[in-house]
Amino acid sequence: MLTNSRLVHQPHDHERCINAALLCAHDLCAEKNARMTKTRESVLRLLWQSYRPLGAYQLQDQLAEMLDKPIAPPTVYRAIEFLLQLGLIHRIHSLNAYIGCPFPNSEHSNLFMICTQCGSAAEVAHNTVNNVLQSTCDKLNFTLQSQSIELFGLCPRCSDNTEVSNHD
Amino acid sequence: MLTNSRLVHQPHDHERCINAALLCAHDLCAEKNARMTKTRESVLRLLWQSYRPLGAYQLQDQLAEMLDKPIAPPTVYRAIEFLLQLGLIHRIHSLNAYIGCPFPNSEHSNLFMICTQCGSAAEVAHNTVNNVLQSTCDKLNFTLQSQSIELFGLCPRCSDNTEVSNHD
DNA sequence: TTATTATTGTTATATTATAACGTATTATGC
DNA sequence: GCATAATACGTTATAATATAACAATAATAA
Repeated sequence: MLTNSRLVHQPHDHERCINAALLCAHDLCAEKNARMTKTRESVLRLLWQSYRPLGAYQLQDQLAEMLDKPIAPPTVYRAIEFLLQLGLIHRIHSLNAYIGCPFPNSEHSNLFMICTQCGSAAEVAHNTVNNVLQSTCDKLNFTLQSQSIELFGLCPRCSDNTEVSNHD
Repeated sequence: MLTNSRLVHQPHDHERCINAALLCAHDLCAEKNARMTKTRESVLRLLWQSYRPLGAYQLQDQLAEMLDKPIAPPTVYRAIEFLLQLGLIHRIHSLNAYIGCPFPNSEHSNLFMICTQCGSAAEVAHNTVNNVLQSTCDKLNFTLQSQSIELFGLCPRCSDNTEVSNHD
């Protein structure tokens, strides 16, 4: 099982995570002859800075502030599109929001645990889950291409202390 | 495993399915002291008539035609909200669309197999899948409340014959 | 350098969803 | 039955999310 659950839910030096993610993203771009522009890197950084998935218009606001100039929706959506295609971020359909992928290098399926209390989202790649889904598809003669799995509930922190409604 | 996969993907008398679903819906309403109005029943019928999930504005058009009067978005969304709450329909997040639930009586989790070719969506409730997900959540100390699982790929019919791009 | 391609800027608009408030309908108690 | 409350629907406006189309700019290749 591959997960960033512990990092998401426990205090740690998140700057290091962000920098590692950005380095990794640059490498991936170099490898694929894609351009990691300032806009794209900024969006990726913003998504990594937040434990919660961010919507396109939240990104627009934060990006405008970060780059100190007005940003229009298409700019944001183009960056999102680019990062999605490289597998550097994921879309959370149920939230219309986006989040940085903690393991963009590995082939994996998207499974997210989304906290209904604090809004955090942790990604999990679990072979057993994938195998069960694959075999279910096989049984029903369904040719699986991709998947979106979004689990809602209380994250470890919010499970332990339901009074705390928030953490950054 | 509970699924309507075979019904979705094989020819059959679908009018009977629809009528059964509407009867069942009326029973459920009676049981819960909820009102199955003309608008709500029409929306449920439209969702059952279609193998593909329908969006709110597709429903708006079809409902206006069915009831032969102009229908505004809030009317549609209210009916959708009502039917969702009773568990008579489900929302497919990745499509912003809705579909009738083939087994509204049973406690079950939503797992959908959505055909990227013909757009059909079949629902599957599989204990093994649910158990694996539950145990994964347990392992990570995540208190599971609900889930949205959407699998994309080729349905049995489209798997067999990729030339056929459509069926009703 | 110049041509070509990729990226971003800009404006407008499409699509999905909800807020707010008034009217009509249905259920309930008397 | 009638008054009342509760529920549902009609209507208008608007919020939130996403994209189309084309012009301007920047990066790369010839």
